[in-house]
Amino acid sequence: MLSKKTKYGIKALTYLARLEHKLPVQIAIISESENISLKFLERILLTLRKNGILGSKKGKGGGYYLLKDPSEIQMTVVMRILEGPISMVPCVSLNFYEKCADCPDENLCAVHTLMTQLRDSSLQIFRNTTLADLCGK
Amino acid sequence: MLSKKTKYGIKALTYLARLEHKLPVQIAIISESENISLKFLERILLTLRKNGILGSKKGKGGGYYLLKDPSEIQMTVVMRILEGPISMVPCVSLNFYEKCADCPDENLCAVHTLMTQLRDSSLQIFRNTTLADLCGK
DNA sequence: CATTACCCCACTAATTAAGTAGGATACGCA
DNA sequence: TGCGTATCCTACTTAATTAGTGGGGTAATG
Repeated sequence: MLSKKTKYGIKALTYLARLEHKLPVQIAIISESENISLKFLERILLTLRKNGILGSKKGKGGGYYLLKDPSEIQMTVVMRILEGPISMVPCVSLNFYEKCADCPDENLCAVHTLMTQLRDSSLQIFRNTTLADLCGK
Repeated sequence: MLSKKTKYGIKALTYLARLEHKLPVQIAIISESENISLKFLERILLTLRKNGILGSKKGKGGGYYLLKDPSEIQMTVVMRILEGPISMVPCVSLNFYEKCADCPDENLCAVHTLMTQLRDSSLQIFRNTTLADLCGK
């Protein structure tokens, strides 16, 4: 299952990407428009900022804004920040690899084989999709 | 993340598929060979039996066995039984569809768009992969 | 009829998800 | 300089799920 965190994060990003301007938008505005709990969204946007996707401005006229053009924001990056590894098992993960304790030989492991295929196709989709693609722009 | 339940289930199925014979195999044998907790595996094999993948026999010489040829067991079926919906969000699921409470229009939803693509590619992999493919036979 | 091996329910511990609460910090403007 | 605005950040809570464990029941075999 996709976590609400990721779901809300993607929705917030597309909200920003659909705007004509690049001015900061308050959390409260996004929260209302997209029906997301304000405090929860606050945390999500914070992690997106800490990971270089969003910029922020404090005080009056402040808020969050995209740091790059939507067409330059790959979904692989967003997914890894919000949801974690693309792979469904650590022994197949490119960025978070970990050997299975119970598995003597990965090459003979059916789960490994299947999950490698799945990871590859997921990666291909996430790599070929940018925020711009999801906005219908 | 893939649940251990699914992981163990697939490993147990491939164990059975790799055998030459079709005689019943005791849970304890599979449990030891594949390093899976016996009681946990018991429950997993039970659900696979209830869903028509495995047959079982009680008493001496009893155990579990595949009901079909490995080449006729699609991974879509196995995954849905053990892991649940293929889709990562209910609003994209074919078999377990549910509308999002917060989303006014699915066609404009970025999450919906992205997750539909992901579901399609996952489905394609699971449909084109049978137990036989995972055994290296 | 005793042994074997699956059947099945109930319980538990650990982890994660999804928020909530409340204050600290920084910015802009008068 | 001081007030209001809006992000920053830590800690807490609640519910659900995962990964088991325990223990007795049932059916088949010899």
